Amino acid sequence: MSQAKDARMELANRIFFKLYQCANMLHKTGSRAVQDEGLTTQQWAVLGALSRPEAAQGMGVGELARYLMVSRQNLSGLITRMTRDGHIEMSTDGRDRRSRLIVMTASGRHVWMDLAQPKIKAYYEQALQDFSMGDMAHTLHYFLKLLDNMEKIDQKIPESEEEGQHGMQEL
Amino acid sequence: MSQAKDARMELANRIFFKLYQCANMLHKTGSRAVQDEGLTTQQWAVLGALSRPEAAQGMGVGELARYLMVSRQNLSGLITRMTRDGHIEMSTDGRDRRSRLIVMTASGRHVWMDLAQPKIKAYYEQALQDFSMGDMAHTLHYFLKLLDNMEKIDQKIPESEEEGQHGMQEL
DNA sequence: GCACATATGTCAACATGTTGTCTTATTCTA
DNA sequence: TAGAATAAGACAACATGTTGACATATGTGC
Repeated sequence: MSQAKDARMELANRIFFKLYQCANMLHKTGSRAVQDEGLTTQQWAVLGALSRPEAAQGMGVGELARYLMVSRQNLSGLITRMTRDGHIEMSTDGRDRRSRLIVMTASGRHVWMDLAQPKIKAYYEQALQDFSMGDMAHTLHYFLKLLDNMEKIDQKIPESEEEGQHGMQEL
Repeated sequence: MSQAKDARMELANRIFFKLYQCANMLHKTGSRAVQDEGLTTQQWAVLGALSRPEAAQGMGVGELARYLMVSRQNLSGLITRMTRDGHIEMSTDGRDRRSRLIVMTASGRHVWMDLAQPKIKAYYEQALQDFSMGDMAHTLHYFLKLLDNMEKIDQKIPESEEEGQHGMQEL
């Protein structure tokens, strides 16, 4: 039993080390792939989120931060730089005037659709070379499962304070 | 055919977005798991690398940077902080006096083995909940494959300049 | 209307990550 | 032995990520 657990931990260790390396490589190679467009991997994630049909009306700051799984303060800097570069704009939500909606500008949409998209497509093709559709489906499945577990870990932490965690039923 | 490609791109998009989210969550929840020991996810990776039998004699700075897949300059900051905290030490390599070997201190080994290891084990158990050994083997396999492709992308970039890329045969 | 929750902004401190440039040793090689 | 390659250190500029704390406006419920 101890041996079985050891083997499990050994595998777990290798998985998480590879995840760490993948994260670094995604950051590095992803940003390089779109650097001619003045983008980074993170900004690409933002534009990807905003270009979804569901986000046609824009997304709130907190909403986008939760979607990307980054902190509001971190997203704030991203927004500043992307606004400076003319990719996005802030508009006020008519329904809830506390909320400010982040929307893509025409320029941002152009950069995203016409310039970045071909680069990203080429990047995906290289990064997923030799992956069959089945491989990709399995990979996605394991990522989803892993992410789900990590989200549970994330929410389990605040056992004492819970000032911002009332939205658990959103899941 | 165009539809097949679209489906492939759609899957690729979801995979990479999940990878991005996983990277953020690993950073956040991993660092939280070992924060009482004064460690972060990255420092945990460093100690993990140095605790391997292969690294019993220590690791060179460039060697460790390649192993972790981070830049030498980034690792430099990590080394400074971990030396400050007493986890690691620099020593000179007798064989190659250009190289400086990074080794764990007794204190670092204690923190790693006795304090951090139980936390990490618990973290792995939660993060890989409901993963069978087969699931884990598959997950690792896809990470390895993805990482391999991203390494190829990384090495393909310098088509004009090649001042530091002569080590391709190391693969 | 008052209290509370929500949505955002802002500032700070810190750790990680990138690239680029310049310097200093040391080793290897033609 | 001269010159090229290698290993590190040091700086700078920049983008990302975290947490904590505090301010402000708006919505909601009793």
